[in-house]
Amino acid sequence: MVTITDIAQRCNVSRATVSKALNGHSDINAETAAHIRQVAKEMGYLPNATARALKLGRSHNIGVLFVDKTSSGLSHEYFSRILESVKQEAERSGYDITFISRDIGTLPMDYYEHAKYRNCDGVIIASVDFTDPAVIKLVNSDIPTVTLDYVFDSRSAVLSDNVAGMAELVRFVYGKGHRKIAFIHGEPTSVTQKRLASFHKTCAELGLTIPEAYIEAGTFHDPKASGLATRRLLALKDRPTCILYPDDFSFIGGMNELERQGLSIPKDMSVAGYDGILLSQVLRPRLTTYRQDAEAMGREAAKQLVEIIERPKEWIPRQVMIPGSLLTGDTIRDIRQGF
Amino acid sequence: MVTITDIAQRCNVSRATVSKALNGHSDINAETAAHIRQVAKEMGYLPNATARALKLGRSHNIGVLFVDKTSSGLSHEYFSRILESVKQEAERSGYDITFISRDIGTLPMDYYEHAKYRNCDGVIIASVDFTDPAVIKLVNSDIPTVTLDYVFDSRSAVLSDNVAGMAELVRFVYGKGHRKIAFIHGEPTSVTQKRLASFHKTCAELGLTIPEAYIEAGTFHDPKASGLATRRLLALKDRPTCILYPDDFSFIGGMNELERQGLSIPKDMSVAGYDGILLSQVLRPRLTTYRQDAEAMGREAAKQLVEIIERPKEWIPRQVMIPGSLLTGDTIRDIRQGF
DNA sequence: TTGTATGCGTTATCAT
DNA sequence: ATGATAACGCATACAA
Repeated sequence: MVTITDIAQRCNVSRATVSKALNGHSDINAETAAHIRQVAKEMGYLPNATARALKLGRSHNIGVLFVDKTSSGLSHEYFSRILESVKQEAERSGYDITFISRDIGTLPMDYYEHAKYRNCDGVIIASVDFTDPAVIKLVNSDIPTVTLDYVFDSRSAVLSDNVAGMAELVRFVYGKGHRKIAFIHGEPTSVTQKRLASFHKTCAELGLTIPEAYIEAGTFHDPKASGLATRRLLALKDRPTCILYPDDFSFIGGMNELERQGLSIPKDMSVAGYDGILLSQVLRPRLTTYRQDAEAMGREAAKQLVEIIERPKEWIPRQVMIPGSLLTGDTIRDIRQGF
Repeated sequence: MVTITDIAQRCNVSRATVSKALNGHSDINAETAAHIRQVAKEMGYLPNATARALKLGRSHNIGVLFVDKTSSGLSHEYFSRILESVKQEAERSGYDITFISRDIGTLPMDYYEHAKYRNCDGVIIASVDFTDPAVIKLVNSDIPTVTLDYVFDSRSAVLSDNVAGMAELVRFVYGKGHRKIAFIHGEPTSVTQKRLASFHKTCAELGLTIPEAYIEAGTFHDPKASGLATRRLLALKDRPTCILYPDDFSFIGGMNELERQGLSIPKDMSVAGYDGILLSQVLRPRLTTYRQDAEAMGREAAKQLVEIIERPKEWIPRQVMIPGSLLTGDTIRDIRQGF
């Protein structure tokens, strides 16, 4: 491995000079600097990130906390897209990505300790139980953090605009003539809370009264729960004409149940998902859904974090709202009169 | 941040003594050691991975190379499962995971340089173009590597048993009475080559002659390509009774095409996928498929790599074959006489 | 059993 | 414009 010392010897200068030349300091003769850089290149010099990190107290390494509880971790396309996007943006800024978790090797550690141990300059947090004391400890620590889809006081967050998304979805469905709209929501998280509130608010604005029975509790990413909820909805005396699912994947359970009862989509029942994952757009009929812009979320989260790391003085905690987009699909039947 | 020096001062011993005590060296008085450990705990001491890495030349950090070319990167459940599993096993052994890529920040780097720059102790390589010179350079370097689903000479690899998987699938289909079996394969990779060869070999063993037209070129993870291939197969004068798809996800395209032509699964056409992703098991009818044991693959890859890193002397390159399991599902109709 | 000294590769400070 | 030196936190060879 070729180090700064090797280059210094070859060039007959000191290590300090080489370091300065390589880092583009101004107090170095232009020619000397050029020569040093030339030699460094020839010798195949690579800076040693570890030594640099030790010296500077900055690792240029960002931790990511993505917990795979049940199955909503990386196996969820929404999160894998966010991760990929975080990675790309971080790399653009010269940061690498390291996973943070509990217990590394034999040492029992919490998230904060792990991040500290690895000298992470910051951590991006997504898809976790935000009420976990270990998560809260990390967020309230000296390590910069950016959370996704959850807000902590005085911390930056990137949020998918669930309120707007749900509103747009409901208005689209309403526009197609639907008045009896059912909603199967996910487990009680802040995301669910927002979507549910937006659902109610938008319905109210449109003058719709939604019966209690049209609101069903399901689970994210869980087709089985959606299937059961669908069954309950179909058993109602006054059936809805449209069902909104917690997300695209869990909709599969509803799809199966409708099929089982001989109901066709959208002829006999209109449906919509949420997320806009690849699957939703390869199904036929194409699923009506609201696409969350995971790429933008990951990118923005990484940008925010890098800003906190590199300009801590001028930084102000900020919540960035990322809009998505309605994918109209073909699963909402137009039931307006005269159509 | 509390360092070894802080502890030394508090305990009135030297840094060396603290270091030894913390690392459980035998040449330290048991009581002193206990006391030092006690104080370290009280002070909330955490070892500094960076300093340790610099000193020891070992980072306890494993690089992973998962390229998201087209869409078969992390968005593919097979790979996200492998990644999660690699992560878990690596952590059990005290290693963290860092993503490796080209071009970090402004520095143009290839994979090898990136891994070197970050002092990765080893790299796990999956889901890339293994003919990429940059990948080959990395594999042939001084950095230990383990590849997934591809073998390099004198290097360790973990392989999904595609030969056995395809054979089992074909034999199952054959057992249900099918003689006209079509196979839509993925793009030409070593995985495709193995599955295709195993398909032909197994058919031959079973005395089946498969017409050229039953072999269709598709694309992994691409429903559209599968849809088109399905259409071509359905247009044949002598239609197959069963179609094998490149993978579960791309099967969706075939499913749509069959539906479009008013054909029902498995009444009018039997089908099978490959992978055994979650989706395949929530569809109704449940998809017949071969589940690749991604968890075992990731685990084994991490184990192999750690072994190379920690016992370089006694290490011998090894190809580990990971068996999967047939998920019989409900998409293969039994067409035997008398059934 | 404990301590001293040194170095891993880098950068920053302060002389020269 | 360049160089000598120290320091980041840790572990180890060697001295005491």
